[in-house]
Amino acid sequence: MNIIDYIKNIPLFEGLLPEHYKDLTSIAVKRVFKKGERIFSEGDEGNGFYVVNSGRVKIFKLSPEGKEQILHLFGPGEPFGEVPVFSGEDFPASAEALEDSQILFFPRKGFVELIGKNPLLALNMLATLSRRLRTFTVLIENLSLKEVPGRLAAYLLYLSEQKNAGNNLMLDISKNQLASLLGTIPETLSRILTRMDKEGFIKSVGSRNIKILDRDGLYELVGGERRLA
Amino acid sequence: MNIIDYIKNIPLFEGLLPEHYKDLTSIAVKRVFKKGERIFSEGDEGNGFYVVNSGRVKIFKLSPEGKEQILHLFGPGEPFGEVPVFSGEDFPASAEALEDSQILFFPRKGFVELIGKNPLLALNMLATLSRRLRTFTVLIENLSLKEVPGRLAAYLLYLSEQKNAGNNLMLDISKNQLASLLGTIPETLSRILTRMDKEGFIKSVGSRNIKILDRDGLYELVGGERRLA
DNA sequence: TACAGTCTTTGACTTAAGTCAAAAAAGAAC
DNA sequence: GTTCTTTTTTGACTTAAGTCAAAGACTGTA
Repeated sequence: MNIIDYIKNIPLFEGLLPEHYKDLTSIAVKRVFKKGERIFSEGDEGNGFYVVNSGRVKIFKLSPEGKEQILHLFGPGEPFGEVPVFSGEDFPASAEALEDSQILFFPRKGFVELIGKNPLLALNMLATLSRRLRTFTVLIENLSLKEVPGRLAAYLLYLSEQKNAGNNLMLDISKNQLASLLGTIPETLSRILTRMDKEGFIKSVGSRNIKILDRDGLYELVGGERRLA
Repeated sequence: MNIIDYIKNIPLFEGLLPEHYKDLTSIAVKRVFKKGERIFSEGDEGNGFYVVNSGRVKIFKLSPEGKEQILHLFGPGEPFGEVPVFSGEDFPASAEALEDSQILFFPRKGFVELIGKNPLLALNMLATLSRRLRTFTVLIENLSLKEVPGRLAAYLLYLSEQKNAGNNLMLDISKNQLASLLGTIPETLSRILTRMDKEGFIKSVGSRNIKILDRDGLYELVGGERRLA
């Protein structure tokens, strides 16, 4: 597949004219990362941003003791690493490929020029950053104002809606990674899944599948109206 | 003071041409809020954003149980409430005046048109949102990966640098509000200040002033190399 | 100055979630 | 299939931080 075909399918670039697709194609660089490979690290100079073509990428922070907090998970069509492009500073977090991934890299200079010439591209990027601020707001709320059972319930409901999966969910990341996404550790996550199962909210099936038994109950856990026994 | 004079001093609008200042002036609306007054609430429809002229504003989330997490504190010249302008959804958090404040309101429609005509304004706004993403990244890291003493130490060092205050700090918010900013509660904050004092990191002077005695020690608390006894 | 109301601190107690260690289960490699 | 490695779960224990209650210190206003 050609670079231009990928670019045409990236929501960030929706609505642009053919000539702009050509411009973008001329500055984009295709890169390949193996599963587990580091794409950039917190503190690195950022002279461009990325878009996932295929595969998946996590954005995360590490504590000095090695605990990880996942900030985002990105899949095909999603851009990441934009912050330094516009703020002119280093990457505030690190990025790693969760699977073998193909990534497009857009160098800062060329991209900023394109934005200057192309208000729609600017507005698309503003929308992207705004949505990202919104998801961070939710993450902060979860970490600060909700307990782990509430965060987990919210994630399960999100999965169910986002993937249109009804009540039979298949986790798309390992439980270790899920713990890191929820701001906790695998042991705690495991215990809470067990409790949710025992109390009839869900049924764990194997290690990757979960069946929602009491959707309303999960909502109440999210909202704080109910807690695990 | 005239609206145009305020507008000229807003960093977000730096570098614009005189005609653009006029455009901005023509769409801006001056509003006044008393201390404690709500400016907007989470879930409200956002049909414009704000800039602080004078006074101070907090952006925050509330839990069902009434615990508050402050996301931002904004003072003169700083914009807030931009997210719905570009993402087209509701406000993800609430805003309240911490003091009697004068605020400029920029309606969405007019502003988006200006951005379309004016790439520099777009780039300025992109820089603003990017910086905000960066500060959220730090907040998430603090909440998830640091304990309260580390967060407090980071805040004290930040205050000292940001205000060029040397070792004699004056808190610019109440300790209740500081607790909410750090993602904890007043009792916990109070206890940790006491311990930092007893262990020689700081000296509390009255209820609003703090003297830094061991700057390196505070850095070590932030970095996790040291902990309170 | 005195009063009301808020802010801050302290004490006693509870609890959610983390640590450490080990077993069990699931996947990957040979 | 068997072995090795990684992931997940379970148990026993620790701990940071929260809750509840009350006292003290401030602040602003009458």
